[in-house]
Amino acid sequence: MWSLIQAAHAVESQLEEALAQVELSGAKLAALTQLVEAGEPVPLGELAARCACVRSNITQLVDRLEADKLVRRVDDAADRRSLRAAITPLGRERQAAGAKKVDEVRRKLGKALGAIDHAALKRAL
Amino acid sequence: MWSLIQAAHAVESQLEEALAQVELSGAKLAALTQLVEAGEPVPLGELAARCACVRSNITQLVDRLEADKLVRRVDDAADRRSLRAAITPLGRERQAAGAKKVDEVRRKLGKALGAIDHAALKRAL
DNA sequence: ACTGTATTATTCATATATGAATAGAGGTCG
DNA sequence: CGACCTCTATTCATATATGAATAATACAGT
Repeated sequence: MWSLIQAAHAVESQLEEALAQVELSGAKLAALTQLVEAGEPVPLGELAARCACVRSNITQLVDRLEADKLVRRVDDAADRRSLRAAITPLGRERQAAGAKKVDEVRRKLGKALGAIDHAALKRAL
Repeated sequence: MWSLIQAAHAVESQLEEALAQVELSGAKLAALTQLVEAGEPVPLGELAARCACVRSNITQLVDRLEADKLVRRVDDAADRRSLRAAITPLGRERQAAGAKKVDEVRRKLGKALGAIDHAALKRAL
């Protein structure tokens, strides 16, 4: 159990370190990636669902992404309660750079990770 | 890579949930366990090293543990710069209760976890 | 149309974590 | 002894996360 947790933390550290080189964090990249995949501005509540976290977390994360000029809040035409997160061109570039860094980490750890039984991990959920 | 991280987070969630039943968190139990294992009051800097985190984190964690009456800060006779964290009787009880909860989780997940290759995990570090 | 309920995002309090900057005490060396 | 460097813990700013409480809007049923 502890080696599972330690290993995951070690991998996360490597990811964060690599992402820091392009001024991103894991949380920021995850949100940007959801926005790229969605292909259109996403309501904040839905973004929270896709990022598997609570809404108030997304409120703050989008605050920081907006300060970074990677995302803009846009009004929802159909529902005045709702705001959508729209990725900016800079956000798109940053997401691509982040994804590349993640892939580099994946390749670097590829061999060690390959030896782990995926099916066993999924069962552990 | 993602299944490793997800699996670890899932296990951590289960641990936090179980520990919450005895009013503990993972961070608090880890610190208390270090104090029990040390067998004597531990300087905060050393506690940080044993918990693999930075000092300022321990400052805050010990603040919360002290508020919970699980730990006391005591002066170090030999070095006036240094403070030691001393576990209280209540802290000892709580640590035992927490360790028991962790063991229950371990047993519950035992089968699923056993299927994971420990050596592979350690190599991934 | 009005009333009540549900849903939106936000704010606030809290927990955990990091790292930079600071204050106080200890040691060294000339 | 005094200047300098190191080590102690703390504070502060920040990032991430949760959950409770709030305000505004939407919508249901009467």
